[in-house]
Amino acid sequence: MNSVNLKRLAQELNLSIATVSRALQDSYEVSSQTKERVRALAAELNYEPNAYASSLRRNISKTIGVVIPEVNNHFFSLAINGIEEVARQSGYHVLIYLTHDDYEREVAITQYLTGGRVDGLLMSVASGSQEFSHLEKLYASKPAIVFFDRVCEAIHTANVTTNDYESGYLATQHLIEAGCTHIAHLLVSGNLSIGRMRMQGYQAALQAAGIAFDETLVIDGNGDDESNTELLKNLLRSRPEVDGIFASVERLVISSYQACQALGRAIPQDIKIIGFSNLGVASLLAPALTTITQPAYEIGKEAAKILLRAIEKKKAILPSQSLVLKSELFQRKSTEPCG
Amino acid sequence: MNSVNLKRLAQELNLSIATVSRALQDSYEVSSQTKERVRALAAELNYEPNAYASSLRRNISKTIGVVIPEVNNHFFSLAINGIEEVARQSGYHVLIYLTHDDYEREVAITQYLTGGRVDGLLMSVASGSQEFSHLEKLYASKPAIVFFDRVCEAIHTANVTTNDYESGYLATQHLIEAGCTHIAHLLVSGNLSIGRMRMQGYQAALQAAGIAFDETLVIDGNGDDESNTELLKNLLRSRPEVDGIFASVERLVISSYQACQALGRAIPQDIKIIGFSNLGVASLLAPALTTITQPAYEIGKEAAKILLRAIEKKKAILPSQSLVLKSELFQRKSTEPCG
DNA sequence: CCAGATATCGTAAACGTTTGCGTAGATAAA
DNA sequence: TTTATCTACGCAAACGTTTACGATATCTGG
Repeated sequence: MNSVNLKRLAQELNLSIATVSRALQDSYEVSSQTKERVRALAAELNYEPNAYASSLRRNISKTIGVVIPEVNNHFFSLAINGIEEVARQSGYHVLIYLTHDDYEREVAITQYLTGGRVDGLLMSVASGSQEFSHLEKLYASKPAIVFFDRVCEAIHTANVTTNDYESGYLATQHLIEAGCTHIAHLLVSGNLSIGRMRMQGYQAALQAAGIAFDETLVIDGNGDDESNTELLKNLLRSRPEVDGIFASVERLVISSYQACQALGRAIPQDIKIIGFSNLGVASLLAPALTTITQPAYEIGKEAAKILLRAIEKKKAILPSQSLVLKSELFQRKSTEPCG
Repeated sequence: MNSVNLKRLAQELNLSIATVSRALQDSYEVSSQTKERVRALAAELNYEPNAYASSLRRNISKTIGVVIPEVNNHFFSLAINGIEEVARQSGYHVLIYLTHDDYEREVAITQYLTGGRVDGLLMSVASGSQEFSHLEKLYASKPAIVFFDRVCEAIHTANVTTNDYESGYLATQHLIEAGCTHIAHLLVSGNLSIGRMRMQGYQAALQAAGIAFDETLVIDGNGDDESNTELLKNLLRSRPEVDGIFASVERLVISSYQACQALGRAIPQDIKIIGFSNLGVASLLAPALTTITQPAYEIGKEAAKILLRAIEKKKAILPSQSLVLKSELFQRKSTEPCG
């Protein structure tokens, strides 16, 4: 209903719509005096081009989509921060979609996005997804896609990830060196590559230390926080020999703390805990939490950069553009050796 | 470039574009057999309508914008969660913009949004904004706006807020009852109504307890976390009599903890701390943090509901639709009376 | 059997922008 | 002078949908 459009400007200036349009694009085909007149009136009337008309005509939306499991999570919110930063600098808009780690929702969302609403897509796939035909369909419908963190290997594109195998290895090794011999591994994405990598690192570190792998110590922590905490309490009760926990996702670290608190297990005396986390307050926890921290902001930034470069150059994204950033281990109280 | 559009469907089915369009909208003007044929082919070819063409024609984008200071903050990320939930259920898309509490960015963003890109807007204004003409311009350009938390009183629309005066009063009273007599107030939005309300509650509680208001104990905590921590360390050093801190935003609570830790001040023995926060791990901090927790998820949900109702009914939003939700005080270790 | 209602479909305009093409006038080159 | 080049602008089509309006055929009641 904002009726200040090119036609309106053209009428008031006694020019054609084409000339007004070109003037606003600073085209060489229009004289500088006319440009000035057009710009002046446009500013006065507070003209803003209709994004939909422009997108329709040019087949370019200047919009990217971000599809992630959740936003109330330091990793993803930091990533969004990085994404938004890069997008804003390049004049792109950011649509956000949350899957809540639910396969059905992910399918519905990718279906929407087939309609050409976005020029490109940044995605971290839902842990509930076991099957990826919806992503292949989406990919076939053209938009550039870059996966970050939770990638989909079936799609031939670039991924931005972290050194997950190494991190899993280091985390486990860290617990072993601190004296742990029965280490539980909590994960959420066993069927995703990210989960498998961390798992393999965990297993390799156990093997290197001569500790037998016990798959009953691997807990799948989907579901909500309360049920996860219950799950952990059950584990700790039934397996009192567990003296270390390696949580591969922030939420599970919190649940671990709560389970220990509820059962009166002292950290780090009885149980040591390390986890993937971007919690800013890790050092303020009781006790301070040893974390493996992913460069979430940089991941978002780099993924967005790769995507936007491809969009602007209209070139396909190659797997060779993939990036692996390094996570960092911050040693704190929760894994301190005692006695 | 996804060339499966209405024309393509029409050609393959020997129908007109109009009929195909109507069939997909389940119009009564097309026979059920034709509808079936159309739907079948659409499904087979994975047809998805072009959102931009549709938006252009109908002057409806099925998109709302969310403009907030930051996303790496539990309050806002929970709010987004609520917003996205409501939007998704109604088939709306969500564009997200971050101001980083910067006035210039907010102006630039509102300028974009004048172009009719969104049907409506949910907004929490930047603390750096002292002047609101950009918002009035935006409002004049038509889209429905609902403010949440950090409202702009100059705009005649609905707001979703919390009982900030009462919360400020209760927080301060809580500290006083715990034995504090020199209470610092850290705030970030002194020129926004939300900041003023909390401030007034703080002052009223002081007065009720017969404590003189000392404006040098009111600290403006804009800027980054490190400089805030420095600011607080300086305060605690120069004013050793300070025995209570009321932080009106999550970030400042963290800085307070860090400042105390750095200076060796024991919480709650030397200083008691209470703060607005949606930190899920508040109870796991050392010591557990007493919080005033806003119903962030519900705020997002309610704000989105008001907005979408107005959009769908094409009715203006009235200030009378405003909502005030209640925050809750969770008493924990950081404000425990001692000795 | 005919007037009118009903069911089903097509034609074409419109949304606001971008852009290939054409053109009038001015200038420069021959 | 004529021809070519350049400048500055307008015309009109196109992007993919939606929708007002019309058209045709079938059906109904009298």
